[in-house]
Amino acid sequence: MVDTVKVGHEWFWERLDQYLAKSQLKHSKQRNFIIEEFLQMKTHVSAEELYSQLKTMDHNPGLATVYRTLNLLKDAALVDQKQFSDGKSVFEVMEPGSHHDHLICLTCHKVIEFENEEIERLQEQVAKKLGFKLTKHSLELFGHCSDCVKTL
Amino acid sequence: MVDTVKVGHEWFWERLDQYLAKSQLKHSKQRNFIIEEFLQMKTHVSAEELYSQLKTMDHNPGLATVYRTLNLLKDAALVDQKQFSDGKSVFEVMEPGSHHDHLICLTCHKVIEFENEEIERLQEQVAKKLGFKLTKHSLELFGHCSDCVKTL
DNA sequence: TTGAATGCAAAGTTTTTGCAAAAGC
DNA sequence: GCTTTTGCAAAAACTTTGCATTCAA
Repeated sequence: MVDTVKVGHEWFWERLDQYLAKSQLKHSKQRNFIIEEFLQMKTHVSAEELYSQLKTMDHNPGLATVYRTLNLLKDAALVDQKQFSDGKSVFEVMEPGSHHDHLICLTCHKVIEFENEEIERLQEQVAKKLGFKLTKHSLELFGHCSDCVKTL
Repeated sequence: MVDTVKVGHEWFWERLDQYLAKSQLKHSKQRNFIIEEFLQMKTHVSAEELYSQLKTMDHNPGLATVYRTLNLLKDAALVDQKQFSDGKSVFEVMEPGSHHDHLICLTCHKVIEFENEEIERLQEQVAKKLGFKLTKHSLELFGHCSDCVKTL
């Protein structure tokens, strides 16, 4: 059981509990610390960033453990892993029933999330026409944000 | 100068010539062989695949040279590099004025290209609303193709 | 002849794995 | 007590780099 603060992410911990139980896996201190910190950091966190952040705190899990934990969450379908084209991949919480895409500033690397139902609908349409059964998609728009476009 | 077959890709070689001239770079036998083979292979080729293919022929460029050549084409904006989430990245020819997105089968890893102007238009709209000046985008739909969906 | 391209091996990055020790249940 | 998790270091997988040699113009 988890005995630490987890406000706002109850659903996350609940689904994790379910997944661990179903898979006959265990909770652990490190796991919980890593996940707690992950949930509190900005979205789109790389394994390395999460690891560094944890090192500034009392906890010093190995980098391998951070990777293993993130992979566990991925298996549990609780996080999504993305390749924002910069080599290392980032993770983000997958909230049930919600989906968003990303606008990425090529200058300051800021990431803005957006949702557009019309685009989603058209994607389904395209997939259907080509006989695909969609399970997920990934849409990234690259450009320059309003702040950075001035400095060009 | 290039003195080998290059049917259907004249624009590609022309733009390459321009780029090399502008950047004061040179042509070379290896470069030309690599590019020729790249242009004749299926789209979405990884460096490793291209390297293996070349080895089955008379030419044995080093893997590093294949990477260097693909990076050159990327700098020349003649190819696009994509991370299809499977670790290694693939390259594809960027035809001027054309753009397409991808449907990827999670079972057989087949990649199907599609174009949808309506989606492109909506992307522009979203970007504009959020103050972004778009330079490119990447849309991937993941699912199961009509062949594979039967076997599930 | 001079700068660029190549090949090879070594190094770099990001991520995974093996194994003995520690922890969870 | 039996199984999973951890930490560390080693290995993997993909890509880039250094350097001496070869090649292009």
